[in-house]
Amino acid sequence: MTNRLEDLLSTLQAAATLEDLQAVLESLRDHYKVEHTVYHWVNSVGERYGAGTYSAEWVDRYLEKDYLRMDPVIFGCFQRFTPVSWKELDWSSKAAREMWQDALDHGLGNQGYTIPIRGPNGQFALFTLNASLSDEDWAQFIDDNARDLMILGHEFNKKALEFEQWGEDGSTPALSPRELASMSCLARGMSRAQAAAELNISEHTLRVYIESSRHKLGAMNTTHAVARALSAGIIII
Amino acid sequence: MTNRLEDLLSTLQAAATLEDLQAVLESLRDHYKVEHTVYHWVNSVGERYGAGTYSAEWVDRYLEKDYLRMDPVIFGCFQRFTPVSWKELDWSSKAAREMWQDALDHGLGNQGYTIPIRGPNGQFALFTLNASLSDEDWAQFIDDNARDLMILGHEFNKKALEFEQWGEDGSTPALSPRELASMSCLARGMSRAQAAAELNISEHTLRVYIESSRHKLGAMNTTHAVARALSAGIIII
DNA sequence: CGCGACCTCGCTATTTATGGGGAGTTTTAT
DNA sequence: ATAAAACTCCCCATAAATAGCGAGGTCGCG
Repeated sequence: MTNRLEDLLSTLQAAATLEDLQAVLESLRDHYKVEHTVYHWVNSVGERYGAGTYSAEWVDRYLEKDYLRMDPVIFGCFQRFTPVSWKELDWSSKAAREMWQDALDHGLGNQGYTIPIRGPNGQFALFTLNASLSDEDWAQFIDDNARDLMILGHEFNKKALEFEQWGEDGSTPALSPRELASMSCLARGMSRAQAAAELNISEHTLRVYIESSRHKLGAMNTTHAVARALSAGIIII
Repeated sequence: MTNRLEDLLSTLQAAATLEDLQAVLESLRDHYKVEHTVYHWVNSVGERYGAGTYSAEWVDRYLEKDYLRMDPVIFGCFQRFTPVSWKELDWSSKAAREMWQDALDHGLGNQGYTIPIRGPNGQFALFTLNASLSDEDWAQFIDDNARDLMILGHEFNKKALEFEQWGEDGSTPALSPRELASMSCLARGMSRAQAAAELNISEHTLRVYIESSRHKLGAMNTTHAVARALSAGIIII
């Protein structure tokens, strides 16, 4: 077993292009004898990268129907820490059930297992296996392979991140200490007056810091600046 | 090797109290023959829980000196996805170097390896090994054990979350879809007028969502609400 | 020594956000 | 079926943030 994992990981390490990653997913599918293997990287703005063995029709339909906004897999994984078998998710909403039926009609198997992978800057990716198996067989399969899959998912994500700068330019502008302190106060809910008092400076001086932070961060307003500072990890609430 | 990992994981699975977790960390330290093993956990509000084999003196000093706010390990891991060996971090600032010397004086080894672990609701934990080894030996050690450590770190975090004695209030209030969309627009820098246009609603309706979001999130103002939503991981920029 | 970056303070005017009222329909859940 | 929650709209007055003009001191770097 471990040998196979090592083989898969070496193939992954050797990947040099996005096409190689696609090929890795296909060999994973064949190795685990499942219907589909998928990796996709999600963010709310709509930028995304996906690779996997889903049919082009299903992918198109998924995007067309905007299933991203209702998919219990996305929603569920976003709110949990551990990998999840699809049947554990909440399919109670009507929209979700319709989507599920639609998926089955497009060649997806009845079982799924998705590993949420989180990184800095709100990076969030999903690594998914989809198969047609009985509940028992699927549970056994997961039990046997959960750890390997976690390693694979994380290594895959690491590799995917190497290729492109998903986190935009990657060069987070450096804020001065006072600017960081100002952003931090605002992020913790202080008004300008309170933050100025906290930092023992005049409110006007604080304003100068906020302004300069905004410009450095390329933000439209204070809220935006604080949001960017948080996302960039340069301040922590 | 794998057998040892399985042993460690069974011990971890059997843990029933926080004291057991502490004991697991100690046996991990002994097993890997390192100076220290540490797990610490940060939640969206900034409360922290830590367990590990550091001396009480060092923990006290760390808290007293507020090293949390400057520790390159914390900061570095917060901004990266992959585990990191301490020497790769940025120790250029004077405060960081002083802290490093202080740490050595308090019995820490010269090498460290920290795995950042992220979960829902902005959950963020660090799993750390600290040792006294040459750079080469340490690199070899990491090379040999990186995957096992990742599994261990994630399993440890999973176990720690099960207890949830310190994270009970971590239940982030659920925002409605429109509230989330409003927060998301604001986080991306839109003014209220722009966000209202984006969502095809009146500016007043948008205000209602912002207000209700603020109340649900316990925020003092819009910026605070957006910051909390981001930290909680319920929106992404 | 000058240059730039950082830190500090003040003024005025305009735009925007906030806080308090209310009121109706639709969707979801019990 | 009925209640709860979510979604949508409107007015008014005040508080706060933004944009523009300034000025002067400290510190490190080449």
